Amino acid sequence: MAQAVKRSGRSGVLELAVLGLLHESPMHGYELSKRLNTMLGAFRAFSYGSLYPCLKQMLALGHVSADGESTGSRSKIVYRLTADGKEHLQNLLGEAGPSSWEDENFGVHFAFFSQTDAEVRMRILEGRRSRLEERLDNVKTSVARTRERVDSYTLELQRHGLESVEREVRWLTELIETERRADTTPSSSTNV
Amino acid sequence: MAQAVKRSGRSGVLELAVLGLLHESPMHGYELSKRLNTMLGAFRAFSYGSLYPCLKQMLALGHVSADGESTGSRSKIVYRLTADGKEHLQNLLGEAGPSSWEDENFGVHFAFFSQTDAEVRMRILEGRRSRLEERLDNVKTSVARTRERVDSYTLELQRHGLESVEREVRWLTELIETERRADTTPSSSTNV
DNA sequence: TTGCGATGTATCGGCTCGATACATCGAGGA
DNA sequence: TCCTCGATGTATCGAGCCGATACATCGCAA
Repeated sequence: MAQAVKRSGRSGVLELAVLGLLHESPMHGYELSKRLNTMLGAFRAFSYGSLYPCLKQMLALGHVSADGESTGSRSKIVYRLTADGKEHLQNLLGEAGPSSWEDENFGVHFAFFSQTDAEVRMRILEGRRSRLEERLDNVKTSVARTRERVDSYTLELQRHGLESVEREVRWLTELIETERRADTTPSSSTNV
Repeated sequence: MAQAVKRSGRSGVLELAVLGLLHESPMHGYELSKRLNTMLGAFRAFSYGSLYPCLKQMLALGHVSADGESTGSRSKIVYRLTADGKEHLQNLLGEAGPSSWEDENFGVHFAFFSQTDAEVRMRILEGRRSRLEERLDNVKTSVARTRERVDSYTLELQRHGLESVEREVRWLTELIETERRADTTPSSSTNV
């Protein structure tokens, strides 16, 4: 049902990331790449093998326009957000479904939270947290079922893994608390 | 140079993981999948879309053999390690190059540390740590360069990301210390 | 001046995921 | 008793993304 909107070319979160960055200012691919990977830091990295095809596709879709700006004889292609692209960005920013909770996607959505509605932020944060808690449960029960004869390295790996996830859950909980406080605070109704 | 040994079919760490598990006892795909994802816990998960093609390829290469064991009329395929597979496993366990330090691979190598030489363990742990410290440096400097106008969410994301990586570095350091102590300890030369 | 590292665009092979399909089995409820 | 539902079990396909690689220019330092 809902026939799942076949995505034709490359896309995913990269699309959101590029559109979100271009919303701030026009850029060429190389700078886009650096800004992206600085922004997401240790969370995730995109390679040129993803970025350039993505730009190409978005150009074809009319979400960005390309200005060839040649400094000297050096070829540079500056990408700029179009009106269509801006609209598409708004749609992507509004998405708060399960895909935005996945490991690979969550970081990107989070990175653009300042451009997102408080309601959407909350849904994504809580969705992410449930996702992690669910995973925690699964791993814990399956680990408990096979407690016998597991060597110390495997055990240590499981322990560290669980601790990492628990740590992220705590982080999310703090963020959610902060959001809630900011939401119900009497101060004002303006943006973050 | 060294002409890079073109890998024909699917492989990677999954191969190591499957071989390593089959070394303990014969199993069919479904159980392999569950054991794998329990073992690696929150670190990483493999899907059937990777597992079954991998088994197929390893069967073709003669690293495993398949016994069709039908309980009732239910189809089950029990995979068993062959002599060739055992040899290949030893090669894979001995690998301690950069690929074993990557995010996706490290967990699997670690999970089978009890079947690995102390020397190899040490190289992988230290390699992983350098890898993370290198990433830490990169992110820190590039973040420092663009300190101006970064919204609070991006900042928080970067902070959390750095903290996670630093935490893993500390974990690795403890493990390395433990290994070193076990190595130079006068008690015995037996396993961990 | 030579060479290296950063800037810049681009592609290709290959791995892996997520969704999906199909089939059987055991258990619990109507 | 039948029927549905969840676990077990094998398998494939489309699509996204990475890593390596290639090529070219620029500026700086030895």
